[in-house]
Amino acid sequence: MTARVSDLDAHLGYWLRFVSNHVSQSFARRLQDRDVTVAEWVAMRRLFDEAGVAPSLLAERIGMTRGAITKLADRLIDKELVARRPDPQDGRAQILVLTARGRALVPELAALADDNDAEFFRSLTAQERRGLRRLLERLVDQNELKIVPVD
Amino acid sequence: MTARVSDLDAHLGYWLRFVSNHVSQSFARRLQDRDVTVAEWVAMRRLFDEAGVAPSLLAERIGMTRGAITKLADRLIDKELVARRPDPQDGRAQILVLTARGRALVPELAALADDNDAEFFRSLTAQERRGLRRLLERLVDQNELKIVPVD
DNA sequence: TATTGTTATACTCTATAACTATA
DNA sequence: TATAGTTATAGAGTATAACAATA
Repeated sequence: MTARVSDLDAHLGYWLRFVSNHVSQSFARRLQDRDVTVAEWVAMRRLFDEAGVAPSLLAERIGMTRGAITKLADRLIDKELVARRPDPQDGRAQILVLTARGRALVPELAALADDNDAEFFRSLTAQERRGLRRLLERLVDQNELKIVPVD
Repeated sequence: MTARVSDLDAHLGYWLRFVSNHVSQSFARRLQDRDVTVAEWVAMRRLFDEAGVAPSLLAERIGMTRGAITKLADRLIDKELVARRPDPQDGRAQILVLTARGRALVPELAALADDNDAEFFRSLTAQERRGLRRLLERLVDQNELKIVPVD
């Protein structure tokens, strides 16, 4: 009876993290030309669908804390991709909206996301890609993964 | 012809990142009780197999820059889990080794990694787990993913 | 009192590059 | 001159908590 100490690569979590980090880093490099980070892309894509989102709601949607959203929004405002407006109905509240420049940029960034995904997963068949997606979605469901910024 | 702007969840990279982040965060929480981060665990697990590794080699093995390894080693040394020794053969070189405490801790951390993986992927059948692993390994091979710290 | 958003602090990780000491 | 390692700086992300303004 030897005490077994499992290898790093014995865990699915290890492989998932390894592959995921490479996909994200590859995407981040593509976004770098447009001076946008992955987190900024996610926020912008959300604001593209739903114009005028409160920072606290955006935080909930993309799983960041409110403090983190403030910093992220500050950066996007510096780049003139997003604007902050007072909420007419609630004196405490703010509303985040894409600027014209920001809105025009989203389709370009979406194309970069498409390219990145297509290139990275090109070696899988359509069936394998569907299978992988279903598996990941099941893991999300069955582990009850929620986007919950602890705040 | 409408210009299609793909959704965030249209990409496999999105799901991979979402699931991977949850697995890693869950593991990080388990490690927190032992005051160890995921990156620290990876370094310690490497040093467990291969006693006396040069920082530059460790950097290569786990995909961090040399500067990052120095900082990580500093933290582990503060916690008395790792020691730094001069290389007798090369006056410039250093060697990193686990302390007795560090060595004793590795099997406990490995057990936490096992638990985390088992819990997270419990809803998959053994066959699905094998399939997922094979798919991830194929993506690593076919995208020629290497552990390369740009330095 | 509770909520909205900001601000501040601190820590991890990453990246880049300058620096030292040895080779 | 090249290499090993450290050090410094900066940016991004996370977490926590305090705070002002408003509800």
